[in-house]
Amino acid sequence: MKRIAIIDGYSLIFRAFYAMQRPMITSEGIYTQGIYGFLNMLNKIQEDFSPEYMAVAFDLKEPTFRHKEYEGYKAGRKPTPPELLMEIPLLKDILRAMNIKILEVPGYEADDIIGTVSRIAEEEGYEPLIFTGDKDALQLASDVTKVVFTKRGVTDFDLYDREKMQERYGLTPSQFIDLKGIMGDSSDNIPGIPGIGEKGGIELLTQFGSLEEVLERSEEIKKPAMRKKVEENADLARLSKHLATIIRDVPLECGLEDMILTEPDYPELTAIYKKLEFKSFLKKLGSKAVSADKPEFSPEDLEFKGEKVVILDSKDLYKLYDLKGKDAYFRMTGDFSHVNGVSTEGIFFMAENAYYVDFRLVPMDDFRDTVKDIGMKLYGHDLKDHLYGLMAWNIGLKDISFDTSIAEYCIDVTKKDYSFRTVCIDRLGVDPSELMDRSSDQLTMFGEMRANIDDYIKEAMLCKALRKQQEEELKANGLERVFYECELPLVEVLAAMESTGILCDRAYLDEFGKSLDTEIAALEKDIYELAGEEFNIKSTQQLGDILFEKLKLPHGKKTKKGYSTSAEVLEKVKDDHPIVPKVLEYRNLTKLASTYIEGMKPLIAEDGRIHCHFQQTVTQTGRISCTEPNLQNIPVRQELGRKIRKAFHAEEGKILVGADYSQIELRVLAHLSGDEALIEAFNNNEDIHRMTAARVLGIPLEEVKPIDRSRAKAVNFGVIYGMSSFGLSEEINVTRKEAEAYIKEYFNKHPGVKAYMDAQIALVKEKGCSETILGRKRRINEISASNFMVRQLGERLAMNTPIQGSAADIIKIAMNKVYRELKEKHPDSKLVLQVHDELIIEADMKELDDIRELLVRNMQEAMEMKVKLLVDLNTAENWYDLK
DNA sequence: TTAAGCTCC
DNA sequence: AATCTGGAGCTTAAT
Repeated sequence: MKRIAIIDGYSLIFRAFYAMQRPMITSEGIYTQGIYGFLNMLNKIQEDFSPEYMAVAFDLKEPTFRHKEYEGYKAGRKPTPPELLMEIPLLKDILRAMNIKILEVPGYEADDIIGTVSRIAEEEGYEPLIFTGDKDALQLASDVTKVVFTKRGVTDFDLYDREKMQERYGLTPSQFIDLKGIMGDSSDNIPGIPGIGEKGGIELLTQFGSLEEVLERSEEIKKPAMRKKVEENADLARLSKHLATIIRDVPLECGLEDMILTEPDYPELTAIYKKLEFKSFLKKLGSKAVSADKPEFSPEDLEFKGEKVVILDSKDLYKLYDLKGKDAYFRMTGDFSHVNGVSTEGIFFMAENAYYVDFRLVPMDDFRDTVKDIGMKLYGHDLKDHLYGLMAWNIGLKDISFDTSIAEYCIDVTKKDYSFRTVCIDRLGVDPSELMDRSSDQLTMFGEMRANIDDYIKEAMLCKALRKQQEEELKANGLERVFYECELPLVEVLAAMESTGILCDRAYLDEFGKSLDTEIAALEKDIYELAGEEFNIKSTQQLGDILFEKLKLPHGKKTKKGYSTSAEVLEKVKDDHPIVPKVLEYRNLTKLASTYIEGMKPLIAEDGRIHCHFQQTVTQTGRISCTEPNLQNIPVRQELGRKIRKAFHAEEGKILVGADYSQIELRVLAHLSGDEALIEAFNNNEDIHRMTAARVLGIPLEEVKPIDRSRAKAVNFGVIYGMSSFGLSEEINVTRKEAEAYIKEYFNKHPGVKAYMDAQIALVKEKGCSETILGRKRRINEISASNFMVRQLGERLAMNTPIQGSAADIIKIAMNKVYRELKEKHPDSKLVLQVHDELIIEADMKELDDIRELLVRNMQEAMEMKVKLLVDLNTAENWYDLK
């Protein structure tokens, strides 16, 4: 039997829209979450039911006949959010591109169209499948027609036919109409008989069979109250049934044969997916997307006219001299593990000609000697990894002219993926993996290279095309400074920091871990005893049950699945039961043991050092992030956790020098806002929190009590983050009113800050972007959201991003300067860590004084500002003592 | 894979 | 009327 899927378009996109947890917005500000969810459902429908025919029905905006008959109809429906409304025309474009029939008939509901199509389909011997989220459609079910509801999420279905309905409701599909006539439907504003609901309705229909019979023989109704309701509302019931009845003879202008599924219009579909930034769907289209696309880049562009040079012998290395003075694409091949050591296979360069040096045949020393005097510039994608590979062999090729992953990040920091593949798909409409051969990179048994140099050549040409586009965009968007002065030079710095790594004492961690394990075991025993049973303390659900059900402790807020057991909540009930402090301590210790001890140990490389990864294309603000392991969140606040830092130390003959910016974000705020009070406070070397307290409270500095200072500190942080009076009151334990007054007074005393914040919000509203001191940009679409909460988030981002981002700019500039001065004058001292406002150098003991001086100087002079940048400096053998 | 929890600036 | 501090990464449990 031919299957026909009939879809209620509006109903499904509505469901999809709300099923999505977070809003989806393209960089152009188009909302796409409804469409995205709808397409997922569509995929699922095709996978699960493989229909040969398909149609999607929509209501048209004009009033339908029903509105004329009864004007309350549909009035009870929640208004559609404008974001979703905007998505509908786009969805229709996609359906058209997919060659899926769209059904719209003026004056009729989608339901009616669906009812009509399903009737015709049934008559012609098809198997209709109706997809909707609206229970009304149940009346259309029959032995052949199935009604499929979308369940929670977007790709779960619930299938009804006549039999299943009988089972679930004890009603036939047509009785379902009678039921609605009796019970009504508030979402469609069908009144029904007031006072009778689903239960009563089913009861009546079971006895009488239909609404007409109920009304006819109402005297037979046993319950007097119910009889009265029925008799008084007979007309309303008739109208309700009429309203609930789906019309099944809508005049359609097309037949079922127009609904047959055919191949999509790939060029069109690709174009729309691109506009909507639907990566996963584009990926699914695969080569069809590529070939059908009107590409910015055509396969002919991959034609390489230069010479291919494969170097398999040291005596041929001289050929590389051709590269002198050139700007060459560059990449390494091999494995750049930060734990198991680097194994390089080869290196590839391409300018006019292409070169591949195979390190399995050419000794690294020979190569190093050769390239030493070849001055050339290098460009490529994700060059940090490739430089890391070079640095492992001490090869001094580092003059970077362009990096297409970094450029892409500068152009749009909001992307999740900056891989070569993704950037190529986004910019060129080409999936590189489909162009590549990739099979032939092998050495034959005679040592003859059947290099797939051709693949690298293609890669280079794609990269070159990316670069060309990006260069223009960097220029057009005012991003040249942040890219060329800040991010690009930083690539080498980060590669070097990763390559250097930091010594980590495994024996110390082992020892520490052992003592923690003993304590954890004891705590575990105590907790089981206090709970009266054994359970998994690490499971928040089980712990919640024990604390709040079994032990009846007062619970705070709830999470989606049960009680919150966060430290914040537990802290409040710490004194109510001895188990609570034990749990807190248990959490404390297991966190250290698992994340910072067990998690760290396997990441120590053979050289005894940890070579973490500094990620340059992750954060939305321009900060660096750190992974495998994250050395930017090693404990420091609590003494016990801080001891982890003793594991990180300098090697023999060296010493750690650490410097951190004092209050860099507030200083940045002072500079950006030009607020006189703030600037003056910093330039007079005041304690900024004390000063804030004094100003806001209107008291002399010396009268500021510790509590005043700590509150002022919270306010200062709040200002940076855009905190509300509610948040502040929670934080500093005062009433909301007091917090509000405090904030108001803060802005009164700092009019420059107030004006700056307002200006930032206005700027983002106008331009859609916030901007840092160096011109780094972040798109903030949230600011124009219709959802209050999302919009408020947008405003906070507008205020915070320039501050956090400018601070990031400043320390990056400092890193560039420090790195280059060290490289030139003190090659035995190296930058090893960056922790947002802090730099750590492993310094040659003999050069200590110079290092201390240059570190402070470069950090302070990183940026010319309206306030001084102050730096605190420390020196110690290990990280723990660096305080 | 996601949520909850915790660590850092 | 709502809402309620920005930026990260890692581990565990539960789906």
